[in-house]
Amino acid sequence: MSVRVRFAPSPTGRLHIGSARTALFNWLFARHEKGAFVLRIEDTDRERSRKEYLDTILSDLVWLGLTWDEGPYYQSLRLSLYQEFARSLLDSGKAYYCYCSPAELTLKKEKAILEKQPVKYDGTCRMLSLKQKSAFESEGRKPVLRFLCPENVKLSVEDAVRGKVDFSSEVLDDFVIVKSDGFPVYNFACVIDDHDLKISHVLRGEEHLSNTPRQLLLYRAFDWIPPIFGHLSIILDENRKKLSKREGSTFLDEFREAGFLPEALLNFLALLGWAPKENKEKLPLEDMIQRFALNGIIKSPAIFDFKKLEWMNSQYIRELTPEQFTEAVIPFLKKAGFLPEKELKEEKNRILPFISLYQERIKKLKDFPEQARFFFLEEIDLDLSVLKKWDKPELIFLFEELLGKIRNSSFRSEDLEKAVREFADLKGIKAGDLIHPLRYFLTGQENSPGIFDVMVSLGKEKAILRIEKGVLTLKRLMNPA
RNA sequence: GGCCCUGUCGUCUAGCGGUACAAGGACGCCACCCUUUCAAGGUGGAGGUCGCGGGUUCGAAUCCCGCCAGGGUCACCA
Repeated sequence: MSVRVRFAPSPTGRLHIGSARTALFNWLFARHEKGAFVLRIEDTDRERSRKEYLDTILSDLVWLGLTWDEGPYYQSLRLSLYQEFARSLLDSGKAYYCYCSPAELTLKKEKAILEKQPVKYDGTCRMLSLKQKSAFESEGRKPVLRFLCPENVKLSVEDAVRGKVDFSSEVLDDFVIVKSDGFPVYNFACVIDDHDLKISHVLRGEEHLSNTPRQLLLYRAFDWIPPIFGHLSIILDENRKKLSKREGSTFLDEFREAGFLPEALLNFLALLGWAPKENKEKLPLEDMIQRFALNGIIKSPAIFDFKKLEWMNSQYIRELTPEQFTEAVIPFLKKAGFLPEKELKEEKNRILPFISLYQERIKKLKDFPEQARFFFLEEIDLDLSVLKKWDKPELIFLFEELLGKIRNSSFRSEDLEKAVREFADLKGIKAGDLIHPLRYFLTGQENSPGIFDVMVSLGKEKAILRIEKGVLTLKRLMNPA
């Protein structure tokens, strides 16, 4: 039997990082088994489904590289399929119309909670007479279709990640399968589609584990063989709670905007809840596909470790070629306003050497414009409280003399370094005593890549101008005229 | 509350009854080295009574039972 898995997001929100992991696992499994990865859009909630969410989910999947072999199938376009099967359940007496209004239902539910009774539908509409029905109809009530839950049934799943899980039908009630607007409810559409699309394995989040018995009941009612289920543990935040919006980074687009590389994100996500036999950390996509196995999936929930993700990202960043790294960084520069929307080829070549200085220094692409602003800004501000460290008169003279040497230098990194070091030797001071203020004059920051490389990248004219300005500012600081 | 899932260093995990597991790796943390700063890199270190309590066994992180803790779920949402 060939492996067919599906990822079935609902377009009621952006792609959650946990959903992305679910998609990854399905995708990896499909690739490993040379099966099919199908995409299905569960858009049966007419109130909350939005086109814009659909668009972001699709583009996020493409960005990640988790492309699908089949679909997307839209549930909203397959209504007749669900109606057909709803009809058959109705005809065989396994489902019935229910006219209870939402208001009546919530009333009953609240009462049940007050009386500490289990909250279950009480079956009011199970045996409605034709007369009662038409009375409700003439009231204008639109019925839902409920599944008639059999009593005392033992249900169990052989879960691919958890092993055998038992349920009893006692906890179940006559659940709704078709809403009053004629749209199917999740549990119903899901079963029909998984069967219709010949899905062999359903890998989904653990929050669906408690839906499984209901779905099992449906499979039984249709006399279908259920797929193999595998429930992936939840991803938790630092507080051991389901990763929530409040924590900041929970949606995929946020990671993209922060400058995480898709390969790094995928690698990190794969390790959150799955471990290859050899316990390796860094696994490029191909290795993951090769090693992926259902029995390596971890049952316990995992806490999202942002620091480790950053580390992983830095590992992938340094594997890029300088050209790739530059290309990757450019959108972030544009966004920061440091580069025009239409950058020129020459411009790219000009900044490439400078950008390369940061390849092993940043964790996220977004770090670059933040750390390297001084390069793109025409003017930089110098903070007096920092300059104070160097308010020694002799330093001014030294710098004025050094400036002369720099002006006459070939302006190559090694030559500049040699000039500064020799000058320091000559004057009997430590090279660092010159380098630190120099760095601050040039960048307005107290740390940066190697300062001689920075000077070269800045260009002779600009570099000298900044040093002159720095010395001047320092001078004014000492003699406020 | 009912039902269900889970429980190895701060975090992700290896481990599946016994060959150095008096628990290994990775991230993070600390120290030192390197060094022009910060990173990176190198070296070393701290950190776990394997949730707790009972069994089973010559032997248990590994098997069984109970407890506890955390999480998920109880919609005309998915």
